[in-house]
Amino acid sequence: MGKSKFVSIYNDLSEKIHKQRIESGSLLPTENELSAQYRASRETIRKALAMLSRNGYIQKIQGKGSIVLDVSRQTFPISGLTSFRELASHSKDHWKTEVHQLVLLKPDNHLKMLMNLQNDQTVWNVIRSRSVNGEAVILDRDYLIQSIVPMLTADICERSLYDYIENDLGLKIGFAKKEITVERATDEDNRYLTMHEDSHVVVVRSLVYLESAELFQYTESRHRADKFRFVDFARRGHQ
Amino acid sequence: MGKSKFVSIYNDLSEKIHKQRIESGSLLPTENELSAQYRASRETIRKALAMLSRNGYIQKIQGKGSIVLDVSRQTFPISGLTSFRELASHSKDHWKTEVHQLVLLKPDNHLKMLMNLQNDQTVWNVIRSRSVNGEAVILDRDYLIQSIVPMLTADICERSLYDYIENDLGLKIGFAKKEITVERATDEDNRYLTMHEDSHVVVVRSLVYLESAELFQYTESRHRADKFRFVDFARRGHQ
DNA sequence: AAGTGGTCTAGACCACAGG
DNA sequence: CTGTGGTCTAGACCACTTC
Repeated sequence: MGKSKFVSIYNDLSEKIHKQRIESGSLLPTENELSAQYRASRETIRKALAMLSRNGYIQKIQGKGSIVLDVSRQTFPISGLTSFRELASHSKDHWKTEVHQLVLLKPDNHLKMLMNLQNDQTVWNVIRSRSVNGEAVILDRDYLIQSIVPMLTADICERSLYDYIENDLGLKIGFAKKEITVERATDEDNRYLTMHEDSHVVVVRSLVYLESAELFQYTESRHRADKFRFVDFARRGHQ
Repeated sequence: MGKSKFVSIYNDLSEKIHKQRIESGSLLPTENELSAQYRASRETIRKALAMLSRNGYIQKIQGKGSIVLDVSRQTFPISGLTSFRELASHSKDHWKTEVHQLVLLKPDNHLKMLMNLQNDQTVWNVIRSRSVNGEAVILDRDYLIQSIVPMLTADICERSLYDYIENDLGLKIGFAKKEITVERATDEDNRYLTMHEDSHVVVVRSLVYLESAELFQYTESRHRADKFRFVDFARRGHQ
């Protein structure tokens, strides 16, 4: 069970910062102090601090210390790879998922090329809408390779695809490449989404890979433009 | 001047991957081999590999090795904090910056609150448009705290603000918090941008901080929606 | 069983901030 | 000058993949 030590230290410190048990603007204890507190070597402490820094919790300043940043206004999660289910559970609003389609497909040429598929491979096609307060604002179209995800049911898709894939199938999701653009709403958008006078959607296209570096999913997530908001934390340089 | 050793190793390996001198899909040499090749300890090699992994160059698999990912289609840079100048220099297109306004302001209440300004602080307000092939597609509105950036000229703004701030003023940019939304074009957008039938803009609002964790800039970057594209690489989990 | 990456350690030296 | 974070090292043990 136990994660690594530096992850535990990261979790402990990030929780303290979130709950304001450590004030923003103040300095964290020094690395040597933390090293003593957590009974860990300094390099282990530094791994935890590096993770805090990457995720916008602290700013390290050489010769001075680690300043705690104001993390209170940052909508959870800042960026990264998170399922809709995980997102919704952090929100106060009432979200609902509706499954409109769940079929096995022989991929067309475009999808074949995009996902680098062999001739005999079939894919699951799932179409779902996400509603908040009765308004459908997100339309998700997923394509999953059947040789990796053999069986799917409407129930799984309504609940959480990622939860099923990770916990029931035991697959581990590694990374994704995403692209965000703005496009005019299609007939399909108008059919499944509650469109207002606004005729635009934000389209997030993702190729999702397992930890084995194997591609297993392509997703097109279409958001009603007026409901779309993306929050990011970025550091200068390539670290 | 030399950077740290692990950054050199990172630069060397990432360049080799970019130039396809290491084939995508193949395995990197093992950490022990790299350790010998670069005459570095294994932990140092691992810092370089962790950076490659974060930036989407490789996927590490325990017990197996580090797989080189296909990085060829990823528009430079994937995400992060990069100035327009740096972006444009990586592109084949012909970009041009035009400065429309450069004034010192007493901030209004909204800006005061947003930037956490004292009563007597003044800010530079810069309005610039970015054109590609004769079409103005980006409108940037910057607000910079004058106590940090004492003097600005149209020439500097036309060239590169970040270049001036980092190289001439010697300030170091640390991180930024960003928010992306889609909005209807304003009169100002219509005045400065070459708007087509499409009446929407993607608005990227950023608060930019120095390495000292001091806020020094607020920017509103307004992109013609049909020209906006954001590419991202995301890993699962908080590492 | 052998080889891979994942973690942790104790110690060393350097670069920078502040008194 | 002291104390801070930044880097590097050599060695140890563990977890996982592969044969």
